[in-house]
Amino acid sequence: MENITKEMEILEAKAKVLKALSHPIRLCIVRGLMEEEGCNVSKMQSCLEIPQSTLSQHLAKLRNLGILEGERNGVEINYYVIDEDAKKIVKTLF
Amino acid sequence: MENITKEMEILEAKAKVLKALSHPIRLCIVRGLMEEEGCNVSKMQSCLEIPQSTLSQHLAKLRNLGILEGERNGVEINYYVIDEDAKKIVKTLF
DNA sequence: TTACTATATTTATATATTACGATATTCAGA
DNA sequence: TCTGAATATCGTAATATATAAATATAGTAA
Repeated sequence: MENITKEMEILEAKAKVLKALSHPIRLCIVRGLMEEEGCNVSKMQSCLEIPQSTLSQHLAKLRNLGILEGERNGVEINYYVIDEDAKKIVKTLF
Repeated sequence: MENITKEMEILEAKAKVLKALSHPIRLCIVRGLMEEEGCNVSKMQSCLEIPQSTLSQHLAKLRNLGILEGERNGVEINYYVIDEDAKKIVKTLF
């Protein structure tokens, strides 16, 4: 039964997106990026009031899971939400 | 600014629901319960092929987080999805 | 009662996540 | 090339999560 394996893969993929969003800070980041496309890290930091390394690690996780993509602009990096499921979830919740 | 605190509380509450759903087995349980209202545990178990205690613990987590509610029917317990955000998320994803 | 079935809880262990200071990297401008 | 700003990565301690065997509980029926 290949179907069962495939079903499991789908569930795992969806669960991965949910996990990526399942932390208040990351949820806040993604929601923020949907409101203000291409926000940079410093701007996020001033909103979130957490240490820079903590924020950067959350961004790294979102990047590695394919939720966000960063675009360098000089010394700054602008982030965008690229995962469609993540966008849908956030739109649904807020 | 009370609003910032309140915003954080909302983010935490939403993140909690996402976390509840962010495991493939739990996502499968909740999706299954939305298709077949009030499924009982044995039925779920035959689908999921995991040990009984593992399944029961996932159910406990979903119950404790207010995602599900169980209703005893004799020796069986039927589960229902009661959290609206969880329902919306699953509908959105599948 | 006793025995059986369905489900929950406990316990132990392995694994993953989170947080954050310290340090490194990357780029722009002097 | 040196400096400073923006961002990433490393090291590590604290905490949380996942798994499953063993045990407990609740209900039904003989």
